[in-house]
Amino acid sequence: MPPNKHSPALSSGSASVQDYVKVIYSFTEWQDEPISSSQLANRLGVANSSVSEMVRKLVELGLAIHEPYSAVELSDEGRRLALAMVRRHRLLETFLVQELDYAWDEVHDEAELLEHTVSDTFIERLSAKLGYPHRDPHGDPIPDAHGAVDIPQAHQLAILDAGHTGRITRISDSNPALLRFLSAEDIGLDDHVEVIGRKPFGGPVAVRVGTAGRDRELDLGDEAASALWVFSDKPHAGCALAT
Amino acid sequence: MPPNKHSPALSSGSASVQDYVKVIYSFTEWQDEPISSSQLANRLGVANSSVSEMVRKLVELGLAIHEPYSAVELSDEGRRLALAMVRRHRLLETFLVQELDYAWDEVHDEAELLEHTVSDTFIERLSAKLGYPHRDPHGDPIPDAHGAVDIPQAHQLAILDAGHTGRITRISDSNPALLRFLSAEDIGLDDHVEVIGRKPFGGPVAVRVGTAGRDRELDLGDEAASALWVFSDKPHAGCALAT
DNA sequence: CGATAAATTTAGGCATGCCGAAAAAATTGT
DNA sequence: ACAATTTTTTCGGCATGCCTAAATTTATCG
Repeated sequence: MPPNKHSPALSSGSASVQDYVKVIYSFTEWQDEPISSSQLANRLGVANSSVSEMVRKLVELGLAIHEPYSAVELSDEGRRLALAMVRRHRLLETFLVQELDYAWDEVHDEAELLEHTVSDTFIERLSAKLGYPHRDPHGDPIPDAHGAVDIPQAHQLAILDAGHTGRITRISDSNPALLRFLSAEDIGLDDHVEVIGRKPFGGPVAVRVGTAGRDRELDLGDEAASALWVFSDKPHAGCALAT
Repeated sequence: MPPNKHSPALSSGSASVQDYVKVIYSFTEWQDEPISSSQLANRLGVANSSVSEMVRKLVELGLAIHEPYSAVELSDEGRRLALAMVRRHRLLETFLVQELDYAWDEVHDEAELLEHTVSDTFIERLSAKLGYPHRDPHGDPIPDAHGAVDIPQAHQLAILDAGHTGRITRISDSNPALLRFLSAEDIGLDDHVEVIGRKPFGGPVAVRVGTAGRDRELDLGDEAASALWVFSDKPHAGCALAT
């Protein structure tokens, strides 16, 4: 354990424990199914056997709930730890973009490392300096210091059909190349979007996007359409509503 | 190894390796004797046996030079790594004080952890943002990106005798309580100092210190007098000159 | 010089987290 | 329902870095 000021929630975690808990949490942030062992292993880049071991440990630590051979879920304390880590990650990303001029697609890896290292003091001073932001550069919500988050109601562009209009509220940061593409196309947070037309499901989506009056029409591939989440002006029956 | 952009010098080191190398380097920064095994163990807070093992590893890695039962020294590559770590540490301290309003005595531990985690990109952007500083908040010189440092010529107040005058150029950060005392007494970098009188060696030193016209007289204990380094207006024969 | 003391190294262990291979349980298809 | 496949767990091992205790080497002092 580093000789560092950590909140009660964080004191229970090595960097590995923190990573596991964060991935378990993140899996259910925009969807409800709990994560399976092998999905966890996949996202963490470790072997399945490593996950089995670590999950046992998480249960011992009271951070996770797990019946053998079934999915992994977080306990209340696990969720607290996860939210603290998510807060750290997103505040760090915001800092890197706003203060150190990092590009959109560069911040993730750096934040991933730093989130395990900085103290609570650091995080709270950073939050103050940044003006207590509620959203990171990708539009993901930043939990407050007590773990409260408001998950904006948003849908993936990929599941909306023609006629829908809305505002981009989130851009998944899982694919750096895609982030660079969107940046090059000058598509950003809070841009207006209108779905003009759709090819068969999984195919490209024709949209009109832009800030203020500067709209353009273009076709987005499935990957891009899945990464863009929009706050819909007229919600659509086919969309599961965020809890 | 973290999936991070690291300079060639840094790619050769786990956090432990980095710590060892930094301590070995730091020992000779203001004095010339190389460090012994047990001194290393002391400063790192580990057992002597751990040092023996790790030093063998440093030699294998080409970072250190060591004959059994004698002192430990750095190779050129070891020194490069050490200087990179010192640079990181001091830039981080400067950042914490200037941008996140950390107090003088709070920065050390935080920097100690972060220095192993941040990327080279982070450090260089930080350096730019801070205006390429050459000195950290304690007055310690910050090596440039290529490892060049200029060690200012300075002497511990404790070894100067009556009549000496100079400017405080460095304040050792090894004792947080002392830093708080100096801060409370409003003694800071670049203050003028005059040694008024001395009790027997090791005893208190009477000095006049202050910024601009605001001088005060006070007695400093040996600890304080050893932590303050002054650039002497009239160097004294009894002082070893910094190389 | 030689005995004792101090510093250093070696030897054997422990904890954390990872792995691959093999065993066990769950799921799937017909 | 039951055989084949997939998923998950167990088992033995490995690397890092630390520890204590026991050698071993070096230093010190009468």
